[in-house]
Amino acid sequence: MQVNNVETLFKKTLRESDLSAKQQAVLQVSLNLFAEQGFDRTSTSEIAKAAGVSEGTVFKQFKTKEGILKAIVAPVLDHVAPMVASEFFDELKNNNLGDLRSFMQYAIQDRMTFAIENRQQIKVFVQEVIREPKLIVTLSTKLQTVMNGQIGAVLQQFKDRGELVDWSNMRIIQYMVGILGSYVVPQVFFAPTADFDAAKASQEAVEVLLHGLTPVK
Amino acid sequence: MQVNNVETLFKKTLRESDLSAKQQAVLQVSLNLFAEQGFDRTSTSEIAKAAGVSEGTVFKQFKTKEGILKAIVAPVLDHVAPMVASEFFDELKNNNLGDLRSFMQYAIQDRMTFAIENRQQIKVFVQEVIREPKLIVTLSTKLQTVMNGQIGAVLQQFKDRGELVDWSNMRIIQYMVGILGSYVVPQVFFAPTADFDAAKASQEAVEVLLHGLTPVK
Amino acid sequence: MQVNNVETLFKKTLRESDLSAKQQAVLQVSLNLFAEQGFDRTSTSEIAKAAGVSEGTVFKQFKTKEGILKAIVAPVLDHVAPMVASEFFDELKNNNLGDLRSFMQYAIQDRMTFAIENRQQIKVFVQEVIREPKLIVTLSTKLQTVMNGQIGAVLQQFKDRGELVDWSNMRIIQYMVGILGSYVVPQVFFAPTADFDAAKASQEAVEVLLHGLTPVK
Amino acid sequence: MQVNNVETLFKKTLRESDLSAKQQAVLQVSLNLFAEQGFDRTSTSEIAKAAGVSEGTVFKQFKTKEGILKAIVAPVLDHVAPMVASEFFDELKNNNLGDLRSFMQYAIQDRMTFAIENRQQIKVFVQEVIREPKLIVTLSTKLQTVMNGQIGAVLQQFKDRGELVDWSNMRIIQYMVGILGSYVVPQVFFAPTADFDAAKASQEAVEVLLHGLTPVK
DNA sequence: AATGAATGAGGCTTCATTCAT
DNA sequence: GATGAATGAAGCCTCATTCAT
Repeated sequence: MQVNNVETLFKKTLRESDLSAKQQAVLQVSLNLFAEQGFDRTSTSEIAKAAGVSEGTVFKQFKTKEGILKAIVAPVLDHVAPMVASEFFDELKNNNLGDLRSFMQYAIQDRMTFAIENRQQIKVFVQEVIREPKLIVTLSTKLQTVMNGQIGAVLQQFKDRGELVDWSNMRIIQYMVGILGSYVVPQVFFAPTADFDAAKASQEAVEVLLHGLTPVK
Repeated sequence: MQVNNVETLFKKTLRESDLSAKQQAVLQVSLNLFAEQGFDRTSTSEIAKAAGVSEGTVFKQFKTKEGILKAIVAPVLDHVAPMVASEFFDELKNNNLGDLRSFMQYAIQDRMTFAIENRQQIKVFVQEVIREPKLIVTLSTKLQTVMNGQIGAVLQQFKDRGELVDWSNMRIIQYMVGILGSYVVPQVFFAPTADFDAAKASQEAVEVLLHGLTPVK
Repeated sequence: MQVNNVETLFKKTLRESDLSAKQQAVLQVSLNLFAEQGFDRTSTSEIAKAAGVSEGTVFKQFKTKEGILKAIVAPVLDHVAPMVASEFFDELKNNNLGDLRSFMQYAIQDRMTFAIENRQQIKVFVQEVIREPKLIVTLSTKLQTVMNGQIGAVLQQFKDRGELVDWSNMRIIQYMVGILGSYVVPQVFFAPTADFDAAKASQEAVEVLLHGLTPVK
Repeated sequence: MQVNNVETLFKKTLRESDLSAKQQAVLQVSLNLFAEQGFDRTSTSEIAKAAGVSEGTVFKQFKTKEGILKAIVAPVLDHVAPMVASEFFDELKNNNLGDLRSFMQYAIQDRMTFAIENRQQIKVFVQEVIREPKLIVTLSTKLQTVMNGQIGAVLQQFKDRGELVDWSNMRIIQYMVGILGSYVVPQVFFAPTADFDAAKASQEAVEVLLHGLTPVK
């Protein structure tokens, strides 16, 4: 299992942008500072200092503090998120996951690890989405596509074999996300406990999920 | 089903405090303003104006802006939350919910409605908990007590009758919260859709829950 | 001839306002600084320092830098200008100016001295009017009233006696202002020469005016 | 009557300078921007954008923002103004204006139209002169020369014929400028009314002037 | 207890200017 | 000659907090 790292992918995306090295630094440190302290509690002078850049430079490119946030969110939505998604689906395919249990096992542990390892970045995004509900539209469109496409095919296959209840994909995924969330949200948003055992947690989550998603004959 | 209203209970608690009418007003409008705009984006002068009070008055009692927040959070934790909890359990008892389905039906719809109706207040609290992780300790202690006490008894009863899987209470509740969350979180934190149908959503959630929590013969 | 002093009248008006001593100081020094350096070249920190006040104080009351300017212009328009006008007309009456020459002599020298002595303040106003053409409306309304009222009566009297050409008051006054301006504008806006001789200049202006305003028999 | 256009003459002067096309563009748009918004309210980046030029280019040649202004004012004073003056005098001569009335008629209407049509440019200059009183010296020297030269001759001719009062040229011109100003200043600096009728205004001004400048027999 | 004027630190942003390419 | 990223000083303004009344 090779979990993707948002920060790395973000840096890669930046490198391919036409931003100067300094501007890239601004976005990089901003992402981290916003994650640590929140958008409102991070000052632009703090960003400038952390990026080793004058305060003027911060505004030359991004115009406003809001602009910095948008310059982070946009490429993540446009480039990083698709990369994360496709990597995830490729892994699913390449690991030849024959039965529902193997599938769940892999998917849940992978995504759980992903969430834990990228919790800082996830925090920034969730906070931004709360602040700017318009993003929901973009996000849910993307999600819809993915669900009807790649995931849909996989789930259908299990439904056909009678391993998976015959609910709508939307409902099944909401179910999986709900359970995953019950393990992940406390770690990401509240108390990140050092001794969190992703393997054990995901095993437990999978058990619950299989119990709930197996058709009653 | 008579869902409790946090704002009303909060006001009631304030009235029983030894705060002057003006100080009470400060806390009341602060709760609303924090919910609408967030703590950082709400200024003390805004609070003063909305409360019909001078700026000095705001600080006379609460010393700092943080102090206002604490003066809101504390009574909620100490009085409102317990009231909400005990009202909830009383209802559960009084409605004589014989089987697991009835119990789930009632509990889920009740809490879902509660979350939707008090979403502003819930937002303040969740945001505050994210900001100040120390609160987690207090909260989880309280939760632990409740779970081992009142809820524990109810769940045990269903387990004994073979209607409920024999998992730990903690796990069952996490499961329920996860499912509930998958319906409620989007409504509370992201896009509060006007046409959200709590009755239908809770019915669906209950179905999922029963499917997953019924022991496999 | 007792020429009125705008700065003094402005201070008096301020004293009767409900502004605190510090706020009054802000307006007073602002008037002077704006006159000396212009609105754009005067910084708010400069104003604060000159008024012996913190920068916050400046904004507490006047909200914006523009607000300071408006807080100066408004009372001048509403109180100082009317006082200046009525003092001027009272003097005209009390000096019992029988013939046109005496009238002109008095009026021109009085207004010329007024302009020279208050040139700083006049500069602020003219600049402000150029910046904010809306003020023109207010000003011209006031002017219209005065012209049709007090001045009109005086001029009519000279017309009746055949001492003054039978032109419209508007035209006569424009004429007088034009001539006066040709002496005063250079002094007020360009090069205030120390050796400007108001007595001589006004005498010359009067001569020109009489020449041009006496009916050709 | 073919009134000269300052902007056109300025462009022509620029074309004959050794400035590159881009540098010329900088000066051209600066003149317009300064006129519209004033020197202080126009930023160098605004100039660069409007001129379709990089910010560096603006400073490469003109060193400072002040430098841009000087690079505008100097050629106007050295080339445009003389061209305007000589064109004006040529017209006066070529139109064979026999009597004082014809002369006045032509001169006043011509200059009034000139002022109205070039009001933007005049504003820049007047504002600059207010800002930088040193220019007055240069200007008044030039003016002196012109007055004692070309205009002096013309006026003398009318004096000789007894059509014009025997005042000093300076005084007569100040008189004419005063009257002209009373019509032109409101249009240029305050409220440029669309329905301003230059023909009618100049006729009225001439009437006043003749009345005042004709010797009393 | 309540007021509201006053504070000054700090926030975001603009701007003229420089300099490596 | 031209570019445009980078600078950092300074500008306007906000804010939490204090204090005399």
